[in-house]
Amino acid sequence: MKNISKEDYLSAIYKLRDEAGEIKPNIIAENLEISPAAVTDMLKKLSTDGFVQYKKYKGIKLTAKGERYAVHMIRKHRLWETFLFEVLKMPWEKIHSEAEKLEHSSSDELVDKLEEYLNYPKFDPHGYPIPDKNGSLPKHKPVIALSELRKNDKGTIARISDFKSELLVYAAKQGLSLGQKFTVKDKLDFDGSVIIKINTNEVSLSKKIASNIFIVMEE
Amino acid sequence: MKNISKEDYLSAIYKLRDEAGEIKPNIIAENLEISPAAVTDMLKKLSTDGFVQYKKYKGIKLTAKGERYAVHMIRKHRLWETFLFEVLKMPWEKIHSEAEKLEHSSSDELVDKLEEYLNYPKFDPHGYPIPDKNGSLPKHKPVIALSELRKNDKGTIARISDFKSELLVYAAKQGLSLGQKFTVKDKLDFDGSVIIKINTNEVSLSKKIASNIFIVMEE
DNA sequence: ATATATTTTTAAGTGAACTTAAATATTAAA
DNA sequence: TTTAATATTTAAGTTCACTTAAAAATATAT
Repeated sequence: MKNISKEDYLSAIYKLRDEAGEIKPNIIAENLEISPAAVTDMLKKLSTDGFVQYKKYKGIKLTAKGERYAVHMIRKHRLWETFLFEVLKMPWEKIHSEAEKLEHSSSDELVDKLEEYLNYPKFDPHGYPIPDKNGSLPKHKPVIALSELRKNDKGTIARISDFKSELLVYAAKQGLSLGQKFTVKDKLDFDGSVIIKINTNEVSLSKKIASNIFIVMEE
Repeated sequence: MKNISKEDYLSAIYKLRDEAGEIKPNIIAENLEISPAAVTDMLKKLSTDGFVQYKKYKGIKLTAKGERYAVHMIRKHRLWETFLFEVLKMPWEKIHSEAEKLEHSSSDELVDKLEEYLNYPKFDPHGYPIPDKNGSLPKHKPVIALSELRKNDKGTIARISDFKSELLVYAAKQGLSLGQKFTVKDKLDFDGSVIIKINTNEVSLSKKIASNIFIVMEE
């Protein structure tokens, strides 16, 4: 049996809100790899504790308190990821799962010291913004999924989703990394795949992959 | 309800073996701040899993497997303490409880990288030896409790027990730290307290305190 | 608009690590 | 060595975060 904490639910709801629109128990269950019934259970508890707004069969929303807490956890997660990657030089695809454990086992004081030691980084190794002590995100240009671009669009890789480590391994193997400029050479309508040119290389990316790579458009 | 893992039991048994001689359920219960009944419960599980040798009403021993595991956990603990103190500059008295959480949330790979980053430290900030990857402890001179010394004995402070953070705060306040040389000026028989001279200062330490400070004798 | 499919909730049950209280062993003292 | 004190174990019960299966509500398709 997996044993997921309230903290995980809050982070998951926060993140899903950005990706999906309305949040339903099913999506949370899928995301955390547990049964929908367990989600219903926990939503009741989170609701009585004032972290989420929840009415049976209706959508789910974080309260202000819940949002604060979620951002707090995400801050911990991203600072740990940065530490593991930048300082300990752990491989890109391993830092997410490792940070997922550490985020539940570190005090605020520790994380603040960590942030100081890392010199107040603004983005984690996957390109996600790191909230500061007050929960504010650093300013950054809007990102969109690579899968949304059309032929001849140009942009810079800004973020690669960490939801599956295989994706990160694959992206690295294809020579993709944050900050690289590229041009969309082609987009195949029938399967949604995208062919981009980075430096002199042409790389073909499936729709699934492209929708997990986020970029900043060249204006 | 506290929720202590098997890992905690193994570390506790390992550490208690050094301090107390024979290990009884009661001592473990006290150490982990849980009921003796819970200890009996867990001992059965650890026994069937092959981590401890356990017969009802008899003493408890780690098996080779249990010992390996315990050393492994202690390695993690002490490396994390070193990191928190040396790198993040967290206060001495806070690193123990923080490391106690982190040790359960970090993979072997992470801890090995941490060790490398710290440049293979041999002792943690409290003076405890750090086991290497293979579980071997660094060579070090034998230490004895300060409470065992007699008048005019000389020595060097080598270790200060981390079992209570108050002790660490107190020791620091009295100006005690690892590596300091001292002379026993007096020992009061009726309460076991010890007066030592460090540099030009004379400090009086209760028996309780003195029995938690370990030193290397001057030959 | 009704039937069907999907989603969500409820109900009942599990396993892990506890708890307290009572029963049983062991150890120490008279 | 018998009794008293202490330590340990057993028994029964709790809490937490799950599970599966059935019931209920909502959404979708014809």
